[in-house]
Amino acid sequence: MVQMSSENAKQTLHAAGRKREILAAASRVFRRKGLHATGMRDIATELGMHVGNLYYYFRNKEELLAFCQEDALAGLRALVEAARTLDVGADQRLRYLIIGHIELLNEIMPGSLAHLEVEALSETWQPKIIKLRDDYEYAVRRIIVEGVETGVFRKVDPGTATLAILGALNWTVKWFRKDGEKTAAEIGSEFADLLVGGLTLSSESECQVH
Amino acid sequence: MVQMSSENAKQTLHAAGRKREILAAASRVFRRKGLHATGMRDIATELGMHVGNLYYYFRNKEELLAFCQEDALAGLRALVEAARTLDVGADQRLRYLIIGHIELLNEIMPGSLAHLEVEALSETWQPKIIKLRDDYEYAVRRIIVEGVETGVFRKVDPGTATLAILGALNWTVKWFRKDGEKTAAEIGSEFADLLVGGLTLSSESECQVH
DNA sequence: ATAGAATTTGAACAATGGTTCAAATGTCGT
DNA sequence: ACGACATTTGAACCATTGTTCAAATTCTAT
Repeated sequence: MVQMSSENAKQTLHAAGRKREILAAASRVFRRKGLHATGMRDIATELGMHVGNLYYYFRNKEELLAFCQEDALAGLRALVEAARTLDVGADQRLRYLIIGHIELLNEIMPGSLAHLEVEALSETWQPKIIKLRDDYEYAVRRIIVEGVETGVFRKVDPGTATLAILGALNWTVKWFRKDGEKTAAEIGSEFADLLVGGLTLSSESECQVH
Repeated sequence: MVQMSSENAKQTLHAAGRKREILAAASRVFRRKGLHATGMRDIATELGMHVGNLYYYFRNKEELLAFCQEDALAGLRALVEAARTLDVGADQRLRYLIIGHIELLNEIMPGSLAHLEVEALSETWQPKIIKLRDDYEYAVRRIIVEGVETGVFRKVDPGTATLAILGALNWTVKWFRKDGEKTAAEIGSEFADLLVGGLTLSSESECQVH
């Protein structure tokens, strides 16, 4: 209670590392078996530990889930931040984001698919996670708005476009396979061709409609 | 056991109607509370009946789920069939499909979001549902292939393009609201602008819209 | 009206899965 | 080596949930 300088810092560090291990393992099982099909016992087995021990690190299953989602969203947030600081046009910025998003979800942080299951959280965590998700969505939308304002993109509704793009990206976790014939970067590149291409007014006028 | 001409036909009809009611109610609750959060009791309550009664119509929860997914996929199948018989180019055909897909999932058969949860099914049903889903995917892909061959679309990988498009479409069930500011058709139209536009090698005219 | 079938009820069973906790074990500084 | 604290164990508890079934009720045809 008094000695909290170097000793407890070390412990906390160790515990924090262990927490990450657990989160990683949990994510792995989530991806393999599906979110609700995975029990606490499955996660424990994946780590070679006993069920009760998980509760030393997390209050309950929901907190475990929430941390998974928080992690994934933090990664996406960092990505979109990196995209915004690039010294390129909105189209290149969006392309960078698309590829990065797919890589992050499928290769770098596999299992972070948990972030699609916001409904699985109760009132305690949902607001916080939804806030993070909305922040990310908003950051993506700003890129599109920028593109429209600078005349790189057509005059689309940024909100709808954002949701269309993010839908395509998030859906990859449903079918992407590590041993598939294409890497995440390759898929990302093709997605970017399609989605950025759909936004770009390639030569001259197009799709004014309405 | 012998009298099965008109009497039993009537009964079967009634039972079949009841089955549909149950499926509709189940879909409704699935959409409201999430798939795994809904119990048999919730579905029964939604109908004002008792739990055990559900088992008079369905063997178990899984069969209920499987029928939901089968229904949704049958609707999509009919849609893509209609799209293929249209006497228009691949771009208009795809546009028609995109709008119809979003309308079907969000307005005509709300709750059919269950069709995104194939993992929730066991070995008994998964193969059958996956077959139907793959059939639909393949039909969509054929439209894209047609577009590429007729020179309406760029030379894209049809498989990847199909998954990108369907991902965007399916994801709508996560955010579409009936009381939102846009109808499903409007959203579909904007999606079509974006997605068909991304495929089209735009030289000049495009987007006839309906 | 009555038999026979279809449908609904009500309550219970069994298994799963999240959770708790006291005791055992390990770790680290002194 | 000792004591304090962190970590792990093992087993149990308890609520939820899918499921079953015999009895009660409703419906339909004769």
